[in-house]
Parts: sequence; structure tokens; C-alpha cells
Amino acid sequence: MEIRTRIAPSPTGKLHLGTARTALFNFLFTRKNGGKFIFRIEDTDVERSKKSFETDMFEGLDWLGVNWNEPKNKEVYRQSERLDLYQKYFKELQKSGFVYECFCTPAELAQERKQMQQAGQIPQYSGHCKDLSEDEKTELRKTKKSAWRLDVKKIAQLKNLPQILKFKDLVHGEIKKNINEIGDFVIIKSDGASIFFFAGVVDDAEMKISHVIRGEDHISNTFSQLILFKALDLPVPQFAHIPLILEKDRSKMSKRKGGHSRIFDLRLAGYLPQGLLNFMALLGWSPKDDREFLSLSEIIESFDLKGIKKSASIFDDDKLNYLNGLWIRHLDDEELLNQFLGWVEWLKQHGEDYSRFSEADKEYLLKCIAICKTRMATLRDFLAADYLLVDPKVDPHLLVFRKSSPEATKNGLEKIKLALENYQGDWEVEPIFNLLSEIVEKKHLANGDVFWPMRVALSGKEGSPSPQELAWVLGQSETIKRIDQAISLL
RNA sequence: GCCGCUAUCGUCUAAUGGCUAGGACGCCACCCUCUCACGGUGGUAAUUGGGGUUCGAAUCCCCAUAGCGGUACCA
Repeated sequence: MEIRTRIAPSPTGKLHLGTARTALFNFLFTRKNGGKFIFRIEDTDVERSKKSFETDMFEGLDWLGVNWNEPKNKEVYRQSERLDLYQKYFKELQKSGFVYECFCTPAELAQERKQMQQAGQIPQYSGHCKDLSEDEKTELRKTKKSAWRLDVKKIAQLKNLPQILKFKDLVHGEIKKNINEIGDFVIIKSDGASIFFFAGVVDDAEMKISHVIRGEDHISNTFSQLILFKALDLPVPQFAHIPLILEKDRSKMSKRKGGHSRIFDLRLAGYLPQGLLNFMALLGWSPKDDREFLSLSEIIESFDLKGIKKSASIFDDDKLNYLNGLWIRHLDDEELLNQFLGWVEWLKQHGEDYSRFSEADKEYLLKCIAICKTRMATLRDFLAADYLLVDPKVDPHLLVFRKSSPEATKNGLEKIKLALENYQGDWEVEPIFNLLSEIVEKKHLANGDVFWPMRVALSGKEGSPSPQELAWVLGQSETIKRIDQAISLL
């Protein structure tokens, strides 16, 4: 049988980290084993679904490189466009007598649940409307709209379902539940829309999904869906419930908490798709050896559902930063710069303008990024290197190294200036460094009165690349100009 | 409350009955060094508790505890 997986988010918020990781695992599984990965939007809840969230999800997954095979051309399936299909299956359930109308109001249902809970029972629907007569129903229809519930007992009887429902989860092993604990749940709301249990089951069957890989918050739903599959005589897919990603305080990652729970925010923060992908893959999965720095193809190569951990994991910014920094250093300068410029372009669409960078000379930026990359954890860190593009603001106090004096500093800078003005050799990092060392040696100066003030004169920063690297990027005349400006401050 | 899932350093994880419980992040120290980084070396730190099974348990079983999830005419 062909392997077919899917990601089926509802567009009620921006692409969530958890959803993206679920998508990634589905994608990895299909890529590893050969198959098709399908994107389906579950927008049956018209009230909360928004087109803009859909767009955010496409863009997010596309950016990560988690591509789907169906539908083609980056289209998606939408449940809102498949309503006829659900109708068809619903009619089938009606014909079998597996559904009944329910006229109970939300208030009545809540009251019922509360009572059962207080009695220490499992809160489930009492079956209040199950045995209404035709006359009663006709009467009720005059004033009320009805929802449709599944008659679980009847299905169990007619389809010979066991008392203990079970399924073999590919991550957790066998999971069981007593069928008595499942009440008659609603599959069609009173407004006529199908709810997710139902539409999802129909779609998974119609799309011939072989493996349902999803968050473990769906474990309890699985039993309801199992009943639905049986009621409709549809083939049951395999299930794999992957552990959740938790906040630092162990609570479920929520859309409201901000921080790094949304892919959009992580992209905004300047993470590389490679770094984020690497990090996400390692949340709940490992290649079973000591490798951690992994490319997508390496992850695909080692991926196995059996290697997925059962327990939830906590999102750790430190590790993400580390991995992302590793990727930044690993990419060659040109690739890194291209990613950076693409990101700046993207930022502009979202209200942040750094045209200073997008308009700068590319060859020049290439040098800048080369000397800055060991100091970057995210692309955003490169934004702080704008002193390479405009004159820095230099604090005169910062020019003086530790316990040195303004006089010694000024002396050092003047010696450098003189040497640079007379310098005629190659303008490369190594010779510039040699020149500075020579000054220290011949003029009997301290390193701190040469390297430090020159570096601050060029960058204005307490921490930055070395003076020889900065000088190399800035060029001879700009370097001399900035040193001269610093001297005038002392 | 009820049902389900889970439990290894602070965090991500390895070790599916057998070396001193391994690696990574973080943190600390040292080296490199004008600085901040990068890099290198070393250190810190864990099997939730209690019972079993076994020659032997992080690993299997039971109980407790804790965390998470579900308990909707949300998905």
C-alpha cells in the first residue's frame, strides 16, 4: 500500500511551532519511505477560520522547505470545498440508523455534564433525545434546530465492536479504552456544518491516508474516530501520536503567549530555516547517535517513527540559538548573505525597513558578513553591524582601554594613523595585523593602546571583530578617516 | 472529578535485562586573545518514590506521586 500522510491544520491562527513540527515529521516519514504528503485545510469552523492564517501556513511551510505533494502547484484541499462529500457519507449513516437528532441546548448539556461529574461518573451525553418519537421531533423542529449525534451503542452492536477498543500506536504501542466511556458525540452541528471528527475521518479515507501522524493531544479523539471508521466501513489508517512541545514552565505552547511559539515570530527573529528545521527535528526525535548538526537530507536518511520519544519536550531557546549559529557559520558567505538579503526583503513586507543593507554594495556586504558570522546566532545579529555602513558614534571613554590613559590612547592612534598613511602593501587582514604588531613592538606600546582603540574607533562597540578585519572591510582611506575622528575626540 | 498518556543531568537526548548511565545546550574554569565571539581542553549535573520479578533493573510488573493531554454543537 502506498504511504500517504497529511497535515491538516485549521486556519485559526498563525502557523504554530507544534503544527510545523507535526508537518515536518509527516514530511520526513513520507520522504524516508517514499510516498505522498498531503496538505489539507480544516476550515469547517467558519467563524474562526481566516484566509490570512491560511496564507501564513503556506508561507511558513514553504520557507521551512516542508513541501507537500498533493494537491499540486502549492494548492491545498479545503474542507469548506468538500461539503458535498460529507453530506454523502452522512446520508449513509442516516440510512444505517447510526445517527439521531439532538435538540438539547448548550445550557442543558452543560448542566447534565456537571451533574455526572459531581456523581463521579464519566461526563457523557445521556441519550436524552435518542428515543424521541416522530411526533415529538416534528414538534421540536418547529422551534429548534437539531444537531446530529452518533449512536455509539448501535454501531457497537451492529458492527460487532469489542467492549475494549484498541489501536496500535506507532509511537506508544497499544492504547485501549472501554467503549462505554464514549458518549454519543455530535458529528453535524445544528448549523449544518460537520465537526472535525467526522470530516477528518471522511477525508482521511477519501484521500487514502495510510498513516495519521499528529500530536498526542489527539489520542483520546482516536477512539471516536475509530467508531466512525467502523460505522462507515472505511479502512482504518495507522496512527502515530507524537509528543507535544511545551513552554519552559511545562505548560502547553499556546498561541497567545507570544515568544517563539509561532513560525512567523521565529522567522522575524532571524532564524534560518535550516537551523529551525534541525532544532525541531531534535525535539522528540534523535538519530540515535551523537550527531546533532544535521541537514534535511541527513535527517530524512535517519528518520524512523520508532525513534520518536513518548514524552513531551520543552522548547529551549539556548539550543535553538546554538544550532542556528552553527548553521550560520556553516553556510558559505555568499549563501548566508543571500539568505540575509531575502530576509531583509521579507522584513520590509512586515513593516521593518533596513534599506541601508538592501541598497549596499553586495561585494562589500560579503566582506562584512564574513567577519561577523562567528558573532551571529541569528540574522538579526547582523543588523547590529551597521557601523560598517555608516559612521559609528564613538564614546571617547570607550576608546581608552581598561586602566590606560587618554594620552597613551591618543599616542597609539596617532602612530597607527601615521603608519597607515604610509602603508603601500596589500590591504588584507594578515598584513594589516602585522603592521599593527610592528607598531606595538617598535614603539614599545601596549596591545591595549593599539588594537583596542583602533577597534573602537572603527566600530564604536565594546565587542566587535578585530581591528585588522574591520580595517580590511572599511578600506584604507575610511579607516584612516575614522581613526582621525577618534583622535579628535581625545 | 473522570479517562488517557508520560516520567534519565536545569534543558534536548543516548543507553530496549549486563562496562564507571554516554553526547549536546546552558553554567563554571583554563587555553587562545585588544574586546565580544568562534574554536580547544576540563569540570558541574540525572535514572520521581516505594514494592516486586531476576544472579543482575534506568530498562519488565504493581502501587503511589507528579506533569501533560482529553473530558465541546473548537480543531
